[in-house]
Amino acid sequence: MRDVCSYGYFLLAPNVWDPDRKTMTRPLNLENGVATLTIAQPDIKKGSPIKAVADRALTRSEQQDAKRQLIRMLRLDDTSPADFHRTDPRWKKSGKARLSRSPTVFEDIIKTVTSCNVTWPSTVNMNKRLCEVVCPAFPTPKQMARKRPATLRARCSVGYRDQRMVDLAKMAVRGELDLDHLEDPTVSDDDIYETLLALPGIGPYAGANIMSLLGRYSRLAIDTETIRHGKVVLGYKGSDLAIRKKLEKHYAPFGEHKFRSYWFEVWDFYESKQGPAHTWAPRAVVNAFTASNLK
DNA sequence: GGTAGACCTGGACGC
DNA sequence: GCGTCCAGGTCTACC
Repeated sequence: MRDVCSYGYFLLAPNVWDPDRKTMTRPLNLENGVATLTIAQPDIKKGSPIKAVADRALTRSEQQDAKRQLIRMLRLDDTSPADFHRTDPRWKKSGKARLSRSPTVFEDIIKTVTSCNVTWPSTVNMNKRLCEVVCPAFPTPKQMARKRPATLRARCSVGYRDQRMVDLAKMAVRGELDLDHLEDPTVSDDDIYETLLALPGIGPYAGANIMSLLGRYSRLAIDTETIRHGKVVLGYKGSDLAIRKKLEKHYAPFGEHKFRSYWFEVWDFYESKQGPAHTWAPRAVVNAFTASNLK
């Protein structure tokens, strides 16, 4: 379950992490409505099975769909950790390689939009309100496409992102935003990045961040947090532009895995401040992860 | 291609 | 309690 707590989105609604029980509770959109699953790993030994219990009976097809969504969330189908550890052996002993993510690409895209140009507490609030106002298992493209931008702004505190979110949802519903294309492993990184940058609300940072959640780690998602990491942890000095260049050079040797090498350095820093991520109580850390609080 | 300013929210701070 | 300032990426207009 350590890998559940490997990326900040595990702290965002509708995910609920219980640090005492070491369980993740997560509502999912399924064929016959929302079902809430509690995910746990009863035996903490490496490689032991993960168990999920639903709060209602699931049909066979719902069970299969829930399993598919959980596999995506926990990256249980990721076959690249060994290659990552060969490229960056620093993480081999701990086994760190997987970044948790959302059950759907659409949710990862919207969550990334809610993380842009705001401090972390606002991101937490936007996701909480989207689940309260639109759908408890996180809005689907259809549900969000039906909302008026003004409703999202007034009731979910998404600000100027309102129109962009509704536009993204409408594009997904109409097929102009092809979510399957984004998950197609035969498509090149450059193609995916170009596709993402053409979307409303997605710039260089958001595009690279979404790519990492798609399992494509060849680009750094550089934001103020990355600059802070360069200054505080790597000891770089100079202008932000100079630090960006040093960061790109620093992570270049990790090639296809550079985002993961960067991310686990950042995550180590967070854990040095707050303790292991699986011990974090969501309410207690809500104000902790903002660059200005980590200087 | 590079840059300035607008876009919003919520927290911090001063009064 | 109110007003002001600031942090945070994307987008557009302009040079």
